[in-house]
Amino acid sequence: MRLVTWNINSLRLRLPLLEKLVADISPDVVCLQETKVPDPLFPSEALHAMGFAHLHFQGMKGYNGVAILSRHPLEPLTNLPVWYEKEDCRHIAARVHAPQGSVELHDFYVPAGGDEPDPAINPKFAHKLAFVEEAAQWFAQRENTRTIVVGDLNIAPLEHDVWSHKQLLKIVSHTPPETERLERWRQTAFVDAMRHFVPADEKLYTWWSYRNRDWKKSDRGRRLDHIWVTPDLVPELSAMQVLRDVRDWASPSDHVPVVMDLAAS
DNA sequence: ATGGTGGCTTAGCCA
Repeated sequence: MRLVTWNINSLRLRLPLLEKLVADISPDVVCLQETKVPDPLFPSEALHAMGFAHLHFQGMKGYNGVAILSRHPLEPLTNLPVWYEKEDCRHIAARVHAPQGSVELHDFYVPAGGDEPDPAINPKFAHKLAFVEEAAQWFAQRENTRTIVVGDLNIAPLEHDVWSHKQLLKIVSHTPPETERLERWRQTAFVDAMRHFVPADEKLYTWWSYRNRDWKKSDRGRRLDHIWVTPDLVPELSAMQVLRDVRDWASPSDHVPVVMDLAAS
């Protein structure tokens, strides 16, 4: 099974890019974040035409929004928590019935958290910290088997997940309160599947700001997008790619797709 | 220290 996670930053605007991605690497399942499309306007027909017979999505006007596109049948998970008492389309999940066995797939868009890393004066940062804590508590109190968590988690946890550890320690996405909470969430049940393939002392990014004339030259990236799997799936991990080239496509998202291949062990 | 760019709800948020 070939799985992709991608913060597409407007699904409707970047449908042609998704089409090219699908033509290039033919994924079986695609998890999107920041679709920015209300459900009645979701482009189901165009996605069916790309080969995704099974769609699960939750969007709203203007912001946020998550979607799972699949060639294999999806069984949506209902009764998911309402994080931080906000119905703001940041999490969906489904059981994916792949031929080599089913997996439970969670697609997250964690709040970015604003600029000021102080929960006392920045409600967005308070929201972000609480969201991650609630997610950790929820996964801690349930059975997690053959489960995958993906998405834009908006936190770069490791030193080499950012271009400069020292310079970003006080920058939202890499502050200790965030990275510690994210690690606690992951450790409830998961292995960092991207770092399964790339050693922790090698730089690895999935996002480069729009506010940089030449993203490639400055290469001031961060690893904000993640794929976690439960240990029972580790033997099935067969390959991982961060599709850096997509950052140079016409009208790109500021995030690039991450691809994970899982094979029956 | 500041401002840099992009998308949506076309003005001001949000990232």
